[in-house]
Amino acid sequence: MATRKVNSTYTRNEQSLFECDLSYAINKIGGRWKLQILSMLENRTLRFTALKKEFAFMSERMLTLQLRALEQDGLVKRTVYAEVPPRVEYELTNTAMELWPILNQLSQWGSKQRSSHREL
Amino acid sequence: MATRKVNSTYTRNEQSLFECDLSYAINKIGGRWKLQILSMLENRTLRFTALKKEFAFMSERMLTLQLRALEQDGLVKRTVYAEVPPRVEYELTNTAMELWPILNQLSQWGSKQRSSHREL
DNA sequence: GCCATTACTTACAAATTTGTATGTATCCCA
DNA sequence: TGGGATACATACAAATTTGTAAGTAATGGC
Repeated sequence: MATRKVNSTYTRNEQSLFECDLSYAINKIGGRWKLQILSMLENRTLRFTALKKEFAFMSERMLTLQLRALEQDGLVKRTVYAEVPPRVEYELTNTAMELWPILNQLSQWGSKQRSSHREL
Repeated sequence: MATRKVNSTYTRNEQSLFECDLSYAINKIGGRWKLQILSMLENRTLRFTALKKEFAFMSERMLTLQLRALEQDGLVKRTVYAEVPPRVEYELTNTAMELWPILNQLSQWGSKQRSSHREL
């Protein structure tokens, strides 16, 4: 989530990953809190403070980083209002909304898998 | 991928994640090489050495760890033949196969998203 | 007895991600 | 003049993940 060395084996390996559309997709939504954030923004626009309140368990830093990543990836739209104190609003893009039907299926798979595969 | 401290904030936070079926699902397939491995095993059974050859870029250690995780999660079936030298074969479980239609959609989303959102 | 093969395991280091705490800029209000 | 609110940014440490290199057990063949 921070800047990376450019030539480590780790990074080089990741290059090949990006050649696969599936891995590409998973990477966009696989961040630690990204799904939570996307869920929270479903059907509404929230400002930074509101998100912060909802996600009290998440550090402010992580919230910022994840939001930035989602913005970069075109899943979240960020709007800054030139006021004081500042106001910044976040909402989903169409691209992100297209994910829902797919994620719902994945969620159902998860639920089914979970109940049939208790690991306790 | 190794043993974890049990009471760090990081781990505590993760607990809440597991309460969500979607995050649960993403976690099962989100490992660094898991999708590659699952893809490789689609419609065939391979032994360890074969996988190792296919994934020359992946360290043997990681291959083992990812396979173990997939096995734990009920996505891959591991069969050991009591021979010498040993023979171990890996194949997908039904649960894993049920993922394909979903992953295909995700892949398509990725592809579309990618072409419309060039980051170079 | 010695070597090769297979499927790992282990120890340790390097890279990356996340958490914690503190700081910043702006302007309004008392 | 001194807060207070908002949306971050930054420094540093802790946790986690991944990579690298070397070792292991069993047995058949030379």
